[in-house]
Amino acid sequence: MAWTDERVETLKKLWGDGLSASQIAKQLGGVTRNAVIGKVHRLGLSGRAAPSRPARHPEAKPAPRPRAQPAAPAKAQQAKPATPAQSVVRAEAAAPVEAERLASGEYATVLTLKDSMCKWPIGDPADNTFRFCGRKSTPGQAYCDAHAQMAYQPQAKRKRKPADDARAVLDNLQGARKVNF
DNA sequence: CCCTGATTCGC
DNA sequence: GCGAATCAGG
Repeated sequence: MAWTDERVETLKKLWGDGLSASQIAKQLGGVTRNAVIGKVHRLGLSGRAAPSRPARHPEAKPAPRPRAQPAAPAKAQQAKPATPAQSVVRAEAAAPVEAERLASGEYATVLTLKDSMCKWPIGDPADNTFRFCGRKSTPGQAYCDAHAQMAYQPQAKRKRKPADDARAVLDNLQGARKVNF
């Protein structure tokens, strides 16, 4: 991929907007962040407006923890157990298990999604609010544990009524559509 | 480990 | 001019 006038122009714009070299590289496509940096230097525009913090990864927050809890001594009167199967069903119905923020406070997008992150799609791909689960997943694994269960669940077992069967098929189709995006 | 930009140097 | 390798750092 060569540095056409158009690409150089885009590079200047994005660099000026404070995007990191790697982000610019991804957006341009066909080049690595090194190529971008090298070009930036050759163009003579090293310094820029933004100090360099595309996503808040660099430093960990001071963690504004009130930290004054005597460490709950009460008996573990935690949430109701509920079997794994029930949890999954519950999640699929109400879908509160979804949206997971990154440490940066933002959501995982196609740009920030890492290989070690859950790639479970959330929302409408055609919408700008579309994002991914983003929770940690073992490299090589597409989803986090929770979503892997959902994706893999044969959804068989349990005598379903014809109506439920159709519903399940529909859900699977919708899920596939999202993943394929 | 994730990321950032900076520099070098063979091509 | 280009960019991979490497370095230094958060």
